[in-house]
Amino acid sequence: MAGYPQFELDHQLCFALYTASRAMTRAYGPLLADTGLTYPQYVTLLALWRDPGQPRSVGELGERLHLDSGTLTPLLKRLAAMGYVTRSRDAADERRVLVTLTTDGLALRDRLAAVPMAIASCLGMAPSEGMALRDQLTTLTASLEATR
Amino acid sequence: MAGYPQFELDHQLCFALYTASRAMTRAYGPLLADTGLTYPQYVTLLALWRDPGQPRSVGELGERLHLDSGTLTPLLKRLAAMGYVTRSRDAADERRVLVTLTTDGLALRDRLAAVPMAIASCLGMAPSEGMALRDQLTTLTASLEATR
DNA sequence: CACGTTCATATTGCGTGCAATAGGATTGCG
DNA sequence: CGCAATCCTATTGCACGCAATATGAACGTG
Repeated sequence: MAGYPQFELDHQLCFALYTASRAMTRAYGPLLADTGLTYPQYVTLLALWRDPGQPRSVGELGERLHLDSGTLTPLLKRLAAMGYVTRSRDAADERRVLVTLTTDGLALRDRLAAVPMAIASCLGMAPSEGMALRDQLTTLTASLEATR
Repeated sequence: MAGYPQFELDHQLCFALYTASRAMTRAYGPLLADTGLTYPQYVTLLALWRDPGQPRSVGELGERLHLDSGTLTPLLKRLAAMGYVTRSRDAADERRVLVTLTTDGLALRDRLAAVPMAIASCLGMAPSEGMALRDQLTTLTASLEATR
């Protein structure tokens, strides 16, 4: 009574991806709990920590994170409410909103310095495997987004 | 000025996973639009199509899909409202709610028979690569969930 | 057979994701 | 310069995810 092998859950790349992504997000929970951050908020800070003195527009962050303003605007307001970033209109172009790390937001980078290693220890794979997997996923994302 | 290489966005497996998973979900959107299904609803139907005559409890579905009742209960109510499943208390154990495919819900399996192939053609990789990636992700999920 | 414990699902609250739309700023073309 | 097209962000609406809690059913021990 198989008949529809293409629908078998465990054969589907999409399902493995969906499940792994949520498992990863859950794994970050306990590591971020002290700071009150969610995983998407943490990722947003990763983008800002890259060059701490440099304000980023909502659009730049969205392009970097593959998120739109409908997600970022409220997320950034929460980061601002927690005191980790400030939001202000760009004087040179009043359409843009610039997001800047605060001292507290930058300080989080030190408080969370051990997080990547802690996650790495939960992956059950060698760093080289993780990097290979990461590169395959990045390629996959590019293919999926090219089909739009 | 690097200083924190462990925080580089493009070095993070978690971010590649997060981005790829959302890209995959978006890729399903147009393919499911005709049926009114979301991707999580589609995955739930995959679990039910496996053995169409067999009712599944909310708990069984949750274990299979790695989702809890907070997600599944409203999702299943929407599937029921669309006429694709029915929900009823198990007479043998009134705590349990049994989810059963309707005729329409089963018919979707034929209407969507081409979807897996359509997705496969967007992945930019050979089937064997996709299967290998899927298996790595499944292993990763197991490792992440073992650390709970 | 009472009754405390465990189990299965539902509800609540909050934070995403994302499509669709709105609203104000800037740009470019005539 | 005027103004339509474009750009950028915000808002709205809906559907997840998931932790925490509630509710009612079933079970187990005395």
